[in-house]
Amino acid sequence: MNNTQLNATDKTTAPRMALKSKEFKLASRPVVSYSGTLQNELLAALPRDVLESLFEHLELVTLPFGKELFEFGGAMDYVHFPTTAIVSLLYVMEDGATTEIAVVGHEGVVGVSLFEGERAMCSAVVQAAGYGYRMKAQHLRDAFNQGGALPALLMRYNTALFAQMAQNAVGGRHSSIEQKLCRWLLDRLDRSPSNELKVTQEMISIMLGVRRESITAAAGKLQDDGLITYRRGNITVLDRSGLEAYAGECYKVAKTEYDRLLVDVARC
Amino acid sequence: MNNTQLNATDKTTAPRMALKSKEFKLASRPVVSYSGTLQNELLAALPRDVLESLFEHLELVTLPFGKELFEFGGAMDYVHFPTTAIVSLLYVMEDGATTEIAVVGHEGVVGVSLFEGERAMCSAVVQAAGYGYRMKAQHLRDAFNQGGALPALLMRYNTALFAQMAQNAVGGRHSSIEQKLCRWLLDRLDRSPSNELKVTQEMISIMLGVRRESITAAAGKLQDDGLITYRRGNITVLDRSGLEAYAGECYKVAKTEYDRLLVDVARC
DNA sequence: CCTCTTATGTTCGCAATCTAACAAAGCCCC
DNA sequence: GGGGCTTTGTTAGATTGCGAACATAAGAGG
Repeated sequence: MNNTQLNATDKTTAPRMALKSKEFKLASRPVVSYSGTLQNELLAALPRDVLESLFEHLELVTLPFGKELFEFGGAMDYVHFPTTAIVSLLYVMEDGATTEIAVVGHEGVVGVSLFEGERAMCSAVVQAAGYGYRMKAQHLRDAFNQGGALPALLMRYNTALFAQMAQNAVGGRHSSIEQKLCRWLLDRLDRSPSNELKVTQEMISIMLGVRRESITAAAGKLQDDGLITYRRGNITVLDRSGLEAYAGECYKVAKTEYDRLLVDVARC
Repeated sequence: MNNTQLNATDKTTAPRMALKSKEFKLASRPVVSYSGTLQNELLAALPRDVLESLFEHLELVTLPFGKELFEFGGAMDYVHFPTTAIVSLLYVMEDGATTEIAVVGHEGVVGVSLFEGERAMCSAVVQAAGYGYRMKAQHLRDAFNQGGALPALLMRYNTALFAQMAQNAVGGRHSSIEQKLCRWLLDRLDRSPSNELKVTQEMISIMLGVRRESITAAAGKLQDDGLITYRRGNITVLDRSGLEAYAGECYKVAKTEYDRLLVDVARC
Protein backbone atom coordinates (compact mmCIF):
# COMPACT_ATOMS: atom_id res chain seq x y z
CA MET A 1 0.00 0.00 0.00
CA ASN A 2 2.14 2.88 -1.17
CA ASN A 3 1.45 6.29 -2.51
CA THR A 4 2.42 5.46 -6.04
CA GLN A 5 -0.38 3.01 -6.44
CA LEU A 6 -3.14 5.34 -7.48
CA ASN A 7 -0.87 7.86 -9.08
CA ALA A 8 0.69 5.29 -11.34
CA THR A 9 -2.70 4.22 -12.47
CA ASP A 10 -4.03 7.69 -12.74
CA LYS A 11 -1.38 9.45 -14.64
CA THR A 12 0.05 6.61 -16.71
CA THR A 13 -2.43 3.85 -17.29
CA ALA A 14 -5.53 5.94 -17.35
CA PRO A 15 -5.05 8.13 -20.42
CA ARG A 16 -3.82 5.20 -22.42
CA MET A 17 -6.79 3.10 -21.52
CA ALA A 18 -9.11 5.92 -22.43
CA LEU A 19 -7.87 5.90 -25.99
CA LYS A 20 -8.49 2.22 -26.27
CA SER A 21 -12.05 2.06 -25.10
CA LYS A 22 -13.91 2.63 -28.31
CA GLU A 23 -16.69 0.27 -27.41
CA PHE A 24 -18.21 2.77 -25.10
CA LYS A 25 -18.77 5.42 -27.72
CA LEU A 26 -22.31 5.56 -28.90
CA ALA A 27 -22.99 4.29 -32.37
CA SER A 28 -23.83 7.76 -33.57
CA ARG A 29 -22.18 10.47 -31.59
CA PRO A 30 -24.92 12.23 -29.67
CA VAL A 31 -25.38 15.97 -29.68
CA VAL A 32 -26.78 18.01 -26.85
CA SER A 33 -30.41 17.22 -27.13
CA TYR A 34 -33.49 16.90 -25.10
CA SER A 35 -33.74 13.24 -25.95
CA GLY A 36 -30.07 12.79 -25.09
CA THR A 37 -30.66 13.88 -21.54
CA LEU A 38 -33.17 11.10 -21.19
CA GLN A 39 -30.31 8.64 -21.26
CA ASN A 40 -29.72 9.70 -17.68
CA GLU A 41 -32.49 8.31 -15.59
CA LEU A 42 -32.43 11.07 -13.06
CA LEU A 43 -32.87 13.72 -15.72
CA ALA A 44 -35.45 11.55 -17.42
CA ALA A 45 -37.45 11.43 -14.22
CA LEU A 46 -37.85 15.17 -14.04
CA PRO A 47 -41.11 16.72 -15.19
CA ARG A 48 -40.76 18.18 -18.64
CA ASP A 49 -40.89 21.80 -17.53
CA VAL A 50 -38.14 21.34 -14.95
CA LEU A 51 -35.90 19.54 -17.41
CA GLU A 52 -36.49 22.26 -19.96
CA SER A 53 -35.45 24.93 -17.51
CA LEU A 54 -32.24 23.04 -16.76
CA PHE A 55 -31.64 22.23 -20.37
CA GLU A 56 -29.91 25.45 -21.35
CA HIS A 57 -27.27 24.83 -18.69
CA LEU A 58 -26.57 21.23 -19.65
CA GLU A 59 -23.58 20.42 -21.75
CA LEU A 60 -22.70 17.08 -23.31
CA VAL A 61 -19.13 16.09 -22.52
CA THR A 62 -16.97 13.07 -23.14
CA LEU A 63 -15.67 11.48 -19.98
CA PRO A 64 -12.42 9.69 -20.81
CA PHE A 65 -11.13 6.91 -18.63
CA GLY A 66 -9.20 8.22 -15.65
CA LYS A 67 -10.53 11.77 -15.75
CA GLU A 68 -10.95 13.27 -12.30
CA LEU A 69 -14.22 15.16 -12.08
CA PHE A 70 -13.05 16.47 -8.74
CA GLU A 71 -10.47 15.48 -6.17
CA PHE A 72 -10.35 15.31 -2.40
CA GLY A 73 -10.32 18.79 -0.97
CA GLY A 74 -10.90 20.38 -4.34
CA ALA A 75 -13.71 22.60 -5.53
CA MET A 76 -16.76 21.09 -7.18
CA ASP A 77 -17.75 23.53 -9.85
CA TYR A 78 -19.74 21.08 -11.93
CA VAL A 79 -22.17 18.28 -11.39
CA HIS A 80 -22.22 15.41 -13.88
CA PHE A 81 -25.08 13.25 -15.07
CA PRO A 82 -23.41 10.23 -16.71
CA THR A 83 -25.14 8.56 -19.61
CA THR A 84 -22.76 5.88 -20.89
CA ALA A 85 -19.86 6.67 -18.56
CA ILE A 86 -19.32 5.19 -15.10
CA VAL A 87 -17.80 7.24 -12.30
CA SER A 88 -16.24 6.07 -9.05
CA LEU A 89 -16.24 8.02 -5.84
CA LEU A 90 -12.89 7.12 -4.36
CA TYR A 91 -11.22 7.93 -1.11
CA VAL A 92 -7.43 7.85 -0.97
CA MET A 93 -5.88 7.70 2.48
CA GLU A 94 -2.74 9.51 3.41
CA ASP A 95 -0.76 6.28 3.17
CA GLY A 96 -2.12 5.60 -0.30
CA ALA A 97 -4.71 3.00 0.65
CA THR A 98 -7.84 3.36 -1.44
CA THR A 99 -11.51 2.54 -1.08
CA GLU A 100 -14.38 3.04 -3.46
CA ILE A 101 -17.14 4.86 -1.64
CA ALA A 102 -19.77 4.56 -4.33
CA VAL A 103 -20.23 4.20 -8.06
CA VAL A 104 -22.43 6.35 -10.25
CA GLY A 105 -23.67 5.65 -13.76
CA HIS A 106 -26.66 6.56 -15.88
CA GLU A 107 -28.94 6.20 -12.90
CA GLY A 108 -27.50 9.11 -10.97
CA VAL A 109 -25.49 12.24 -10.62
CA VAL A 110 -21.97 13.00 -9.42
CA GLY A 111 -21.33 15.97 -7.19
CA VAL A 112 -24.77 16.74 -5.91
CA SER A 113 -24.35 14.41 -3.01
CA LEU A 114 -21.89 16.95 -1.76
CA PHE A 115 -24.26 19.79 -2.43
CA GLU A 116 -23.26 23.16 -1.11
CA GLY A 117 -20.12 21.73 0.36
CA GLU A 118 -17.40 23.75 -1.18
CA ARG A 119 -14.80 21.06 -0.81
CA ALA A 120 -15.04 17.45 -1.89
CA MET A 121 -14.50 14.79 0.73
CA CYS A 122 -13.47 12.24 -1.86
CA SER A 123 -12.37 12.19 -5.46
CA ALA A 124 -14.51 11.27 -8.45
CA VAL A 125 -12.78 9.33 -11.23
CA VAL A 126 -14.17 8.13 -14.53
CA GLN A 127 -13.99 4.35 -14.46
CA ALA A 128 -15.51 3.58 -17.82
CA ALA A 129 -15.16 6.04 -20.66
CA GLY A 130 -18.35 7.40 -22.13
CA TYR A 131 -20.57 10.43 -22.21
CA GLY A 132 -22.37 12.50 -19.68
CA TYR A 133 -24.07 15.83 -19.23
CA ARG A 134 -22.58 18.40 -16.98
CA MET A 135 -23.78 21.70 -15.59
CA LYS A 136 -22.44 24.28 -13.21
CA ALA A 137 -23.20 23.28 -9.67
CA GLN A 138 -24.50 26.76 -8.99
CA HIS A 139 -27.25 26.34 -11.59
CA LEU A 140 -28.38 23.12 -10.02
CA ARG A 141 -28.31 24.76 -6.63
CA ASP A 142 -30.48 27.57 -7.91
CA ALA A 143 -32.94 25.11 -9.39
CA PHE A 144 -32.96 23.16 -6.14
CA ASN A 145 -33.81 26.25 -4.18
CA GLN A 146 -36.72 27.04 -6.47
CA GLY A 147 -38.48 23.97 -5.18
CA GLY A 148 -40.73 21.77 -7.27
CA ALA A 149 -39.90 18.20 -8.20
CA LEU A 150 -36.14 18.57 -8.19
CA PRO A 151 -35.40 18.75 -4.43
CA ALA A 152 -37.49 15.69 -3.68
CA LEU A 153 -35.91 13.77 -6.55
CA LEU A 154 -32.39 14.53 -5.40
CA MET A 155 -33.30 13.60 -1.86
CA ARG A 156 -34.65 10.32 -3.09
CA TYR A 157 -31.51 9.71 -5.09
CA ASN A 158 -29.50 10.36 -1.95
CA THR A 159 -31.46 7.64 -0.22
CA ALA A 160 -30.41 5.10 -2.83
CA LEU A 161 -26.83 6.31 -2.69
CA PHE A 162 -26.95 5.93 1.08
CA ALA A 163 -27.98 2.34 0.68
CA GLN A 164 -25.07 1.69 -1.64
CA MET A 165 -22.58 3.31 0.69
CA ALA A 166 -24.01 1.50 3.68
CA GLN A 167 -23.64 -1.84 1.95
CA ASN A 168 -20.09 -0.90 1.01
CA ALA A 169 -19.34 -0.36 4.67
CA VAL A 170 -21.01 -3.61 5.65
CA GLY A 171 -19.52 -5.71 2.89
CA GLY A 172 -16.12 -4.16 3.41
CA ARG A 173 -16.07 -5.71 6.86
CA HIS A 174 -18.02 -8.90 6.46
CA SER A 175 -17.56 -10.17 2.92
CA SER A 176 -14.77 -12.24 1.44
CA ILE A 177 -12.78 -10.79 -1.41
CA GLU A 178 -14.58 -13.04 -3.83
CA GLN A 179 -17.92 -11.75 -2.68
CA LYS A 180 -16.72 -8.19 -2.98
CA LEU A 181 -15.49 -8.87 -6.47
CA CYS A 182 -18.87 -10.31 -7.46
CA ARG A 183 -20.68 -7.34 -6.11
CA TRP A 184 -18.32 -4.92 -7.79
CA LEU A 185 -18.80 -6.63 -11.15
CA LEU A 186 -22.55 -6.53 -10.76
CA ASP A 187 -22.54 -2.85 -9.87
CA ARG A 188 -20.58 -2.12 -13.05
CA LEU A 189 -22.73 -4.39 -15.11
CA ASP A 190 -25.86 -2.55 -14.04
CA ARG A 191 -24.36 0.64 -15.44
CA SER A 192 -22.80 -0.83 -18.57
CA PRO A 193 -24.23 -1.25 -22.05
CA SER A 194 -22.87 -4.78 -22.41
CA ASN A 195 -21.75 -7.73 -20.35
CA GLU A 196 -18.13 -6.94 -21.13
CA LEU A 197 -16.19 -4.78 -18.73
CA LYS A 198 -12.94 -3.15 -19.75
CA VAL A 199 -10.97 -3.16 -16.54
CA THR A 200 -7.75 -4.67 -15.29
CA GLN A 201 -7.42 -6.68 -12.12
CA GLU A 202 -5.13 -4.00 -10.81
CA MET A 203 -7.85 -1.37 -11.17
CA ILE A 204 -10.34 -3.58 -9.40
CA SER A 205 -7.90 -4.12 -6.56
CA ILE A 206 -7.56 -0.37 -6.13
CA MET A 207 -11.31 0.11 -6.06
CA LEU A 208 -11.82 -2.63 -3.51
CA GLY A 209 -8.82 -1.66 -1.45
CA VAL A 210 -7.18 -5.09 -1.65
CA ARG A 211 -4.04 -6.47 -3.28
CA ARG A 212 -3.96 -7.19 -6.95
CA GLU A 213 -2.96 -10.79 -6.27
CA SER A 214 -6.11 -11.31 -4.26
CA ILE A 215 -8.15 -10.24 -7.27
CA THR A 216 -6.20 -12.60 -9.49
CA ALA A 217 -7.04 -15.45 -7.17
CA ALA A 218 -10.68 -14.51 -6.84
CA ALA A 219 -11.16 -13.89 -10.55
CA GLY A 220 -9.51 -17.21 -11.31
CA LYS A 221 -11.96 -18.99 -9.11
CA LEU A 222 -14.94 -17.24 -10.63
CA GLN A 223 -13.65 -18.21 -14.05
CA ASP A 224 -13.20 -21.82 -13.00
CA ASP A 225 -16.76 -21.79 -11.80
CA GLY A 226 -17.91 -20.54 -15.18
CA LEU A 227 -19.27 -17.23 -13.93
CA ILE A 228 -16.90 -15.03 -15.94
CA THR A 229 -14.11 -15.18 -18.48
CA TYR A 230 -11.39 -12.64 -18.81
CA ARG A 231 -8.29 -11.75 -20.73
CA ARG A 232 -6.02 -8.76 -20.30
CA GLY A 233 -8.19 -5.92 -19.16
CA ASN A 234 -11.40 -7.44 -20.36
CA ILE A 235 -13.91 -9.27 -18.24
CA THR A 236 -16.98 -10.93 -19.70
CA VAL A 237 -19.81 -11.91 -17.41
CA LEU A 238 -21.26 -15.26 -18.36
CA ASP A 239 -23.61 -16.02 -15.51
CA ARG A 240 -25.18 -13.00 -13.97
CA SER A 241 -27.48 -14.78 -11.58
CA GLY A 242 -24.59 -16.94 -10.48
CA LEU A 243 -22.70 -13.81 -9.54
CA GLU A 244 -25.70 -12.48 -7.68
CA ALA A 245 -26.01 -15.66 -5.70
CA TYR A 246 -22.36 -15.53 -4.79
CA ALA A 247 -22.31 -11.82 -4.00
CA GLY A 248 -24.84 -12.29 -1.24
CA GLU A 249 -27.14 -9.81 0.38
CA CYS A 250 -25.07 -6.65 0.03
CA TYR A 251 -25.69 -6.38 -3.68
CA LYS A 252 -29.32 -7.29 -3.35
CA VAL A 253 -30.09 -4.72 -0.68
CA ALA A 254 -28.48 -1.84 -2.53
CA LYS A 255 -30.04 -2.87 -5.83
CA THR A 256 -33.47 -3.01 -4.28
CA GLU A 257 -33.06 0.57 -3.13
CA TYR A 258 -32.14 1.76 -6.61
CA ASP A 259 -35.03 -0.13 -8.13
CA ARG A 260 -37.36 1.52 -5.67
CA LEU A 261 -35.94 4.90 -6.53
CA LEU A 262 -36.90 4.38 -10.15
CA VAL A 263 -40.33 3.07 -9.30
CA ASP A 264 -41.02 6.01 -7.03
CA VAL A 265 -39.69 8.30 -9.68
CA ALA A 266 -42.01 6.83 -12.26
CA ARG A 267 -44.93 7.80 -10.04
CA CYS A 268 -44.06 11.47 -10.29
CA MET B 1 -20.98 -14.06 14.81
CA ASN B 2 -24.33 -15.66 15.45
CA ASN B 3 -27.86 -14.52 15.27
CA THR B 4 -28.32 -14.32 18.98
CA GLN B 5 -25.72 -11.66 19.39
CA LEU B 6 -27.80 -8.61 18.65
CA ASN B 7 -31.00 -10.09 19.88
CA ALA B 8 -29.54 -10.93 23.22
CA THR B 9 -28.37 -7.40 23.59
CA ASP B 10 -31.52 -5.91 22.25
CA LYS B 11 -34.16 -7.72 24.13
CA THR B 12 -32.34 -8.55 27.34
CA THR B 13 -29.52 -6.20 28.08
CA ALA B 14 -31.01 -3.14 26.57
CA PRO B 15 -34.03 -2.50 28.79
CA ARG B 16 -31.98 -3.18 31.86
CA MET B 17 -29.29 -0.77 30.83
CA ALA B 18 -31.88 1.87 30.12
CA LEU B 19 -33.06 1.79 33.70
CA LYS B 20 -29.55 2.28 34.90
CA SER B 21 -28.57 5.27 32.88
CA LYS B 22 -29.72 8.07 35.08
CA GLU B 23 -26.85 10.34 34.24
CA PHE B 24 -28.29 11.15 30.88
CA LYS B 25 -31.52 12.56 32.14
CA LEU B 26 -31.58 16.32 32.19
CA ALA B 27 -31.34 17.98 35.55
CA SER B 28 -34.85 19.34 35.25
CA ARG B 29 -37.04 17.34 32.98
CA PRO B 30 -37.68 19.46 29.92
CA VAL B 31 -41.10 20.10 28.49
CA VAL B 32 -41.88 20.60 24.83
CA SER B 33 -40.66 24.11 24.32
CA TYR B 34 -39.28 26.36 21.71
CA SER B 35 -36.04 26.68 23.63
CA GLY B 36 -35.92 22.92 24.07
CA THR B 37 -35.80 22.35 20.37
CA LEU B 38 -32.69 24.47 20.21
CA GLN B 39 -30.83 21.66 21.92
CA ASN B 40 -30.87 20.00 18.54
CA GLU B 41 -28.51 21.85 16.29
CA LEU B 42 -30.37 21.11 13.13
CA LEU B 43 -33.59 22.53 14.51
CA ALA B 44 -31.65 25.41 16.01
CA ALA B 45 -30.27 26.23 12.58
CA LEU B 46 -33.70 26.76 11.07
CA PRO B 47 -34.96 30.30 10.65
CA ARG B 48 -37.40 31.18 13.37
CA ASP B 49 -40.48 31.15 11.15
CA VAL B 50 -39.71 27.67 9.79
CA LEU B 51 -39.11 26.26 13.23
CA GLU B 52 -42.33 27.79 14.47
CA SER B 53 -44.28 26.16 11.69
CA LEU B 54 -42.77 22.77 12.56
CA PHE B 55 -43.19 23.34 16.25
CA GLU B 56 -46.76 22.19 16.58
CA HIS B 57 -45.79 18.81 15.16
CA LEU B 58 -42.80 18.27 17.43
CA GLU B 59 -43.13 16.07 20.45
CA LEU B 60 -40.56 15.58 23.18
CA VAL B 61 -39.93 11.91 23.84
CA THR B 62 -37.62 9.91 26.05
CA LEU B 63 -35.38 7.59 24.13
CA PRO B 64 -34.44 4.68 26.40
CA PHE B 65 -31.37 2.61 25.73
CA GLY B 66 -32.02 -0.10 23.20
CA LYS B 67 -35.19 1.37 21.73
CA GLU B 68 -35.52 0.71 18.02
CA LEU B 69 -36.73 3.82 16.25
CA PHE B 70 -37.15 1.69 13.16
CA GLU B 71 -35.84 -1.63 11.95
CA PHE B 72 -34.61 -3.00 8.65
CA GLY B 73 -37.47 -3.31 6.23
CA GLY B 74 -39.86 -1.57 8.57
CA ALA B 75 -41.88 1.58 8.08
CA MET B 76 -40.47 4.92 9.16
CA ASP B 77 -43.41 6.85 10.45
CA TYR B 78 -41.42 9.29 12.54
CA VAL B 79 -38.24 11.27 12.26
CA HIS B 80 -36.27 11.97 15.43
CA PHE B 81 -34.15 14.95 16.37
CA PRO B 82 -32.04 13.75 19.33
CA THR B 83 -31.06 16.24 21.98
CA THR B 84 -29.27 14.27 24.70
CA ALA B 85 -29.78 10.82 23.20
CA ILE B 86 -27.45 9.11 20.74
CA VAL B 87 -28.78 6.86 18.00
CA SER B 88 -26.95 4.27 15.92
CA LEU B 89 -27.84 3.31 12.39
CA LEU B 90 -27.07 -0.38 12.34
CA TYR B 91 -27.14 -3.00 9.67
CA VAL B 92 -27.60 -6.61 10.68
CA MET B 93 -26.69 -9.21 8.08
CA GLU B 94 -28.59 -12.39 7.57
CA ASP B 95 -25.91 -14.35 9.41
CA GLY B 96 -26.09 -11.97 12.36
CA ALA B 97 -22.96 -9.96 11.60
CA THR B 98 -23.44 -6.30 12.43
CA THR B 99 -22.00 -2.99 11.30
CA GLU B 100 -22.73 0.52 12.43
CA ILE B 101 -23.48 2.62 9.40
CA ALA B 102 -23.58 5.98 11.15
CA VAL B 103 -24.29 7.61 14.48
CA VAL B 104 -26.62 10.52 15.10
CA GLY B 105 -26.79 12.81 18.10
CA HIS B 106 -27.83 16.37 18.84
CA GLU B 107 -26.24 17.52 15.61
CA GLY B 108 -28.65 15.68 13.35
CA VAL B 109 -31.81 13.82 12.60
CA VAL B 110 -32.72 10.15 12.30
CA GLY B 111 -34.96 8.99 9.50
CA VAL B 112 -34.76 11.87 7.11
CA SER B 113 -31.77 10.39 5.39
CA LEU B 114 -34.19 7.81 4.17
CA PHE B 115 -36.68 10.40 3.08
CA GLU B 116 -39.64 9.18 1.10
CA GLY B 117 -38.33 5.66 1.17
CA GLU B 118 -41.11 3.71 2.72
CA ARG B 119 -38.86 0.98 4.03
CA ALA B 120 -35.75 1.39 6.12
CA MET B 121 -32.56 -0.12 4.79
CA CYS B 122 -31.07 -0.37 8.25
CA SER B 123 -32.25 -0.24 11.82
CA ALA B 124 -31.94 2.71 14.18
CA VAL B 125 -31.20 1.87 17.80
CA VAL B 126 -30.84 4.21 20.77
CA GLN B 127 -27.29 3.81 22.00
CA ALA B 128 -27.31 6.31 24.83
CA ALA B 129 -30.53 7.04 26.67
CA GLY B 130 -31.76 10.60 26.61
CA TYR B 131 -34.30 12.87 25.03
CA GLY B 132 -35.21 13.86 21.55
CA TYR B 133 -37.96 15.48 19.54
CA ARG B 134 -39.94 13.48 17.10
CA MET B 135 -42.47 14.31 14.44
CA LYS B 136 -44.40 12.41 11.85
CA ALA B 137 -42.30 11.91 8.77
CA GLN B 138 -45.17 13.11 6.64
CA HIS B 139 -45.13 16.52 8.31
CA LEU B 140 -41.44 16.91 7.63
CA ARG B 141 -42.01 15.81 4.07
CA ASP B 142 -44.68 18.44 3.67
CA ALA B 143 -42.42 21.11 5.08
CA PHE B 144 -39.62 19.95 2.79
CA ASN B 145 -41.85 20.29 -0.24
CA GLN B 146 -42.80 23.81 0.71
CA GLY B 147 -39.24 24.91 0.07
CA GLY B 148 -37.45 27.59 2.01
CA ALA B 149 -34.49 26.95 4.25
CA LEU B 150 -35.42 23.39 5.21
CA PRO B 151 -34.59 21.48 2.00
CA ALA B 152 -31.17 23.05 1.72
CA LEU B 153 -30.45 22.40 5.38
CA LEU B 154 -31.36 18.74 5.13
CA MET B 155 -29.31 18.40 1.99
CA ARG B 156 -26.37 19.89 3.79
CA TYR B 157 -26.87 17.56 6.69
CA ASN B 158 -26.86 14.67 4.27
CA THR B 159 -23.49 15.81 3.03
CA ALA B 160 -22.02 15.54 6.51
CA LEU B 161 -23.68 12.18 7.05
CA PHE B 162 -22.18 11.04 3.74
CA ALA B 163 -18.76 11.95 4.98
CA GLN B 164 -19.28 9.94 8.12
CA MET B 165 -20.51 6.91 6.22
CA ALA B 166 -17.70 7.18 3.72
CA GLN B 167 -15.12 7.22 6.46
CA ASN B 168 -16.82 4.25 8.05
CA ALA B 169 -16.37 2.36 4.80
CA VAL B 170 -12.76 3.44 4.48
CA GLY B 171 -11.81 2.84 8.10
CA GLY B 172 -13.66 -0.45 8.12
CA ARG B 173 -11.19 -1.72 5.56
CA HIS B 174 -7.99 0.08 6.38
CA SER B 175 -7.90 0.74 10.11
CA SER B 176 -6.81 -1.49 12.94
CA ILE B 177 -9.31 -2.39 15.59
CA GLU B 178 -7.64 0.00 17.99
CA GLN B 179 -8.01 2.85 15.55
CA LYS B 180 -11.63 1.98 15.00
CA LEU B 181 -12.21 1.94 18.72
CA CYS B 182 -10.62 5.37 19.10
CA ARG B 183 -12.76 6.81 16.38
CA TRP B 184 -15.89 5.25 17.78
CA LEU B 185 -15.20 6.69 21.21
CA LEU B 186 -14.60 10.13 19.75
CA ASP B 187 -17.81 10.01 17.73
CA ARG B 188 -19.74 9.24 20.92
CA LEU B 189 -17.87 11.83 22.90
CA ASP B 190 -18.82 14.52 20.40
CA ARG B 191 -22.45 13.73 21.06
CA SER B 192 -22.25 13.20 24.81
CA PRO B 193 -22.66 15.66 27.66
CA SER B 194 -19.66 14.30 29.56
CA ASN B 195 -16.45 12.41 29.01
CA GLU B 196 -17.98 9.29 30.49
CA LEU B 197 -19.59 6.78 28.18
CA LYS B 198 -21.93 4.15 29.50
CA VAL B 199 -21.28 1.22 27.22
CA THR B 200 -19.98 -2.32 27.51
CA GLN B 201 -17.20 -3.76 25.42
CA GLU B 202 -19.69 -6.18 24.01
CA MET B 203 -21.86 -3.35 22.70
CA ILE B 204 -18.87 -1.71 21.11
CA SER B 205 -17.90 -4.96 19.44
CA ILE B 206 -21.36 -5.22 17.93
CA MET B 207 -21.20 -1.67 16.62
CA LEU B 208 -17.79 -2.16 15.08
CA GLY B 209 -18.57 -5.61 13.77
CA VAL B 210 -15.65 -7.29 15.54
CA ARG B 211 -15.32 -9.81 18.35
CA ARG B 212 -15.71 -8.74 21.93
CA GLU B 213 -12.26 -10.10 22.80
CA SER B 214 -10.69 -7.77 20.26
CA ILE B 215 -12.28 -4.82 22.02
CA THR B 216 -11.02 -6.08 25.36
CA ALA B 217 -7.51 -6.18 23.97
CA ALA B 218 -7.74 -2.79 22.30
CA ALA B 219 -9.35 -1.10 25.29
CA GLY B 220 -6.70 -2.59 27.55
CA LYS B 221 -4.01 -1.08 25.43
CA LEU B 222 -5.65 2.33 25.37
CA GLN B 223 -5.95 2.16 29.13
CA ASP B 224 -2.30 1.20 29.52
CA ASP B 225 -1.42 4.18 27.38
CA GLY B 226 -3.41 6.44 29.69
CA LEU B 227 -5.98 7.48 27.08
CA ILE B 228 -8.99 6.00 28.85
CA THR B 229 -10.04 4.19 31.99
CA TYR B 230 -12.96 1.82 32.23
CA ARG B 231 -14.84 -0.43 34.54
CA ARG B 232 -17.88 -2.57 33.82
CA GLY B 233 -19.87 -0.72 31.26
CA ASN B 234 -18.31 2.62 31.90
CA ILE B 235 -15.56 4.22 29.88
CA THR B 236 -13.97 7.52 30.85
CA VAL B 237 -11.92 9.38 28.30
CA LEU B 238 -8.81 10.89 29.84
CA ASP B 239 -6.91 12.15 26.84
CA ARG B 240 -9.05 13.30 23.99
CA SER B 241 -6.31 14.61 21.77
CA GLY B 242 -4.39 11.40 22.34
CA LEU B 243 -7.35 9.49 21.00
CA GLU B 244 -7.59 11.79 18.02
CA ALA B 245 -3.96 11.27 17.21
CA TYR B 246 -4.37 7.53 17.40
CA ALA B 247 -7.65 7.43 15.48
CA GLY B 248 -6.00 8.87 12.41
CA GLU B 249 -7.51 10.64 9.47
CA CYS B 250 -10.92 8.98 9.34
CA TYR B 251 -12.16 10.78 12.41
CA LYS B 252 -10.65 14.05 11.35
CA VAL B 253 -12.18 14.04 7.87
CA ALA B 254 -15.68 13.28 9.06
CA LYS B 255 -15.44 15.76 11.91
CA THR B 256 -14.34 18.51 9.56
CA GLU B 257 -17.43 17.92 7.47
CA TYR B 258 -19.73 18.26 10.49
CA ASP B 259 -17.95 21.37 11.62
CA ARG B 260 -18.43 22.87 8.20
CA LEU B 261 -22.08 21.98 8.27
CA LEU B 262 -22.51 24.01 11.42
CA VAL B 263 -20.51 26.92 10.09
CA ASP B 264 -22.52 26.99 6.88
CA VAL B 265 -25.65 26.69 8.91
CA ALA B 266 -24.69 29.65 11.03
CA ARG B 267 -24.53 31.73 7.87
CA CYS B 268 -28.19 31.14 7.13
C1' DC C 1 7.83 -11.11 -36.77
C1' DC C 2 10.08 -9.24 -32.86
C1' DT C 3 10.33 -6.37 -28.92
C1' DC C 4 8.77 -4.11 -25.14
C1' DT C 5 5.29 -2.89 -22.15
C1' DT C 6 1.60 -4.32 -19.39
C1' DA C 7 -1.29 -7.76 -17.38
C1' DT C 8 -1.67 -11.95 -15.04
C1' DG C 9 0.11 -16.10 -12.39
C1' DT C 10 2.64 -18.09 -8.40
C1' DT C 11 5.16 -18.53 -4.28
C1' DC C 12 6.64 -17.93 0.66
C1' DG C 13 6.43 -16.19 5.14
C1' DC C 14 4.02 -12.98 8.27
C1' DA C 15 0.47 -10.30 10.79
C1' DA C 16 -4.12 -9.46 12.13
C1' DT C 17 -8.24 -11.22 13.24
C1' DC C 18 -11.48 -14.88 14.04
C1' DT C 19 -13.54 -19.26 16.39
C1' DA C 20 -14.09 -21.48 20.64
C1' DA C 21 -13.78 -22.46 25.39
C1' DC C 22 -13.11 -21.16 29.82
C1' DA C 23 -11.55 -18.31 34.09
C1' DA C 24 -12.08 -14.45 37.16
C1' DA C 25 -13.99 -10.49 38.80
C1' DG C 26 -17.68 -6.72 39.64
C1' DC C 27 -22.09 -5.33 40.67
C1' DC C 28 -27.18 -5.73 41.53
C1' DC C 29 -30.67 -7.35 44.26
C1' DC C 30 -32.48 -10.16 47.48
C1' DG D 1 -23.40 -10.01 52.65
C1' DG D 2 -24.01 -13.64 49.49
C1' DG D 3 -26.16 -15.72 45.03
C1' DG D 4 -26.26 -15.09 40.46
C1' DC D 5 -25.88 -12.76 36.32
C1' DT D 6 -22.96 -9.77 33.64
C1' DT D 7 -18.70 -8.09 32.27
C1' DT D 8 -14.01 -8.54 31.46
C1' DG D 9 -9.64 -11.37 30.98
C1' DT D 10 -6.95 -15.19 28.85
C1' DT D 11 -5.46 -18.84 26.02
C1' DA D 12 -4.71 -21.86 21.71
C1' DG D 13 -5.22 -22.94 17.03
C1' DA D 14 -7.17 -21.82 12.43
C1' DT D 15 -7.97 -18.65 8.61
C1' DT D 16 -7.80 -14.81 5.81
C1' DG D 17 -5.48 -11.42 3.66
C1' DC D 18 -0.98 -8.83 3.27
C1' DG D 19 3.97 -7.82 1.61
C1' DA D 20 7.47 -8.72 -1.50
C1' DA D 21 9.72 -10.85 -5.14
C1' DC D 22 9.63 -13.02 -9.29
C1' DA D 23 7.82 -15.89 -13.57
C1' DT D 24 5.02 -16.00 -17.60
C1' DA D 25 2.23 -14.53 -21.26
C1' DA D 26 -0.68 -11.38 -24.15
C1' DG D 27 -0.90 -7.75 -27.22
C1' DA D 28 0.50 -3.11 -29.26
C1' DG D 29 3.60 -1.04 -32.30
C1' DG D 30 7.47 -0.90 -34.99
